[in-house]
Amino acid sequence: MATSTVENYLKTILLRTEGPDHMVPMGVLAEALDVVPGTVTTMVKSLAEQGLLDHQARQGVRLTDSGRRLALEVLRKHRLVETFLVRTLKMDWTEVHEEAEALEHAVSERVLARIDEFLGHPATDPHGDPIPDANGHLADDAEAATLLDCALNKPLRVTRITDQSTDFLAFVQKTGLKPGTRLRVLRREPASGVLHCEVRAGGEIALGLPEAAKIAVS
Amino acid sequence: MATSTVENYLKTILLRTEGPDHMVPMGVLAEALDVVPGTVTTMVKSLAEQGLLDHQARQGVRLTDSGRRLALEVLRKHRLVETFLVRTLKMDWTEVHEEAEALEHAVSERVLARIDEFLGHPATDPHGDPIPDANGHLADDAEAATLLDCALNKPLRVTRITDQSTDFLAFVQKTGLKPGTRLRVLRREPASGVLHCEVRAGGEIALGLPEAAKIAVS
DNA sequence: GTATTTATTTTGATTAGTCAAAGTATGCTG
DNA sequence: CAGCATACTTTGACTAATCAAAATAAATAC
Repeated sequence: MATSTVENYLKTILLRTEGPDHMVPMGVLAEALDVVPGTVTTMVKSLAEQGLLDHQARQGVRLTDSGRRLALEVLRKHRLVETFLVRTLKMDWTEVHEEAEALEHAVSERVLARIDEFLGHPATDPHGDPIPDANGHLADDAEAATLLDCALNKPLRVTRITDQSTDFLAFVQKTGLKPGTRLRVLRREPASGVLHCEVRAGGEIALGLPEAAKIAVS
Repeated sequence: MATSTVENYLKTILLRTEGPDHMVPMGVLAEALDVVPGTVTTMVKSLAEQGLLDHQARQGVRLTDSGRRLALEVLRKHRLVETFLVRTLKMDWTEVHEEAEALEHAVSERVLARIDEFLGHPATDPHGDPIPDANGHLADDAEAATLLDCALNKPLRVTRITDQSTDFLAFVQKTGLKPGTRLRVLRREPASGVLHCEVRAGGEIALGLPEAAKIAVS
């Protein structure tokens, strides 16, 4: 079995990979994993020797097939556990990310299968993120529209929040922007960097453009 | 937070402590934790420096109050998780011990509180072992009777199986001796080392005396 | 009461993961 | 294209946890 450190490196690389041939830079990993860059270099070399990823010096890393398989397993555990914590144990969806961060490394395949079954094979977690299936197949993002690039004044529904930070989720929770909420974008003001939208059964909300990009809609 | 290694040492010491002033010998710990004796000596010294236990050279170890508190927290997590896996996820009670062994180190207080609530504050786990309460109070064993020292021919009920090994639990499962089962002891044969008992709604079972001592009854 | 066995401790080495700080490419800027 | 900033790698050192094997103490045998 891989250590939780290895699992975290692989999962992070998977989540930071931007396209089929994209290489994730070392700095991004160091930042995301909260270690110094030298540590990432050392670790990545050892993972490359184990055949879990390809490392091009001063370029970055890319998962191999076996690395990707492992990363998807970890991601599946993470997202199923999050869903379980919210749906079954009634925990607050804004705080389950940290819990799942620890549990994803301790949940066996056997337990995971029971959780999946118990939940009725859910397709997405409480943030709207897709859950990889048991064969490691992840539903395509298909670059869903976000508040940044959708049509104005069209009725929309929030499908996904792509930022797990407690602060952002607290804001989302307070303003009611969580997955499922219906809303429409009133106007964008690139000059001031602010976007205004109207939440159905709520008021008008202003948010920054980078923040708007973290809210996917359909 | 304590590492899982530390938690395992403390939990093991708690479970191997036989009385108020009993000191657990190093060899017992080495055996239980599956490490060489030298490792235990080293580790125990460091735990003693952290104030989690007292170590008398060539005598053994005893938990301090803070060590005991921590050990009870871990034991509480272990037993609540076992109960949860059996009651909620419908897992086989003979195989949840290993799963809980991993999960007990990853479950936060917050998650544990939800599990406890969800289960309705259970008093015992699926093996009949008492679950410490949230304040670290463990119901007294009170040296319950076992098949070895109970009255003959009296109708009894199995309350607890005090051996978590897969093999023994498989035997218990197969013969139906699990907690709750009604039975009576027919006879003991010290010479042959065999004990015979009759399971209500089952047949007659023969088992060795050391094995009989692992089945508590009331 | 010396000798032997058994339990424990010590010593020296190893592995995983990490940091600090120095060194080396890469690429941008003027 | 020279100079510099930035990103990355290397080096040496550290901690936690472990083992193998040698040293020591205690208990038991005879």
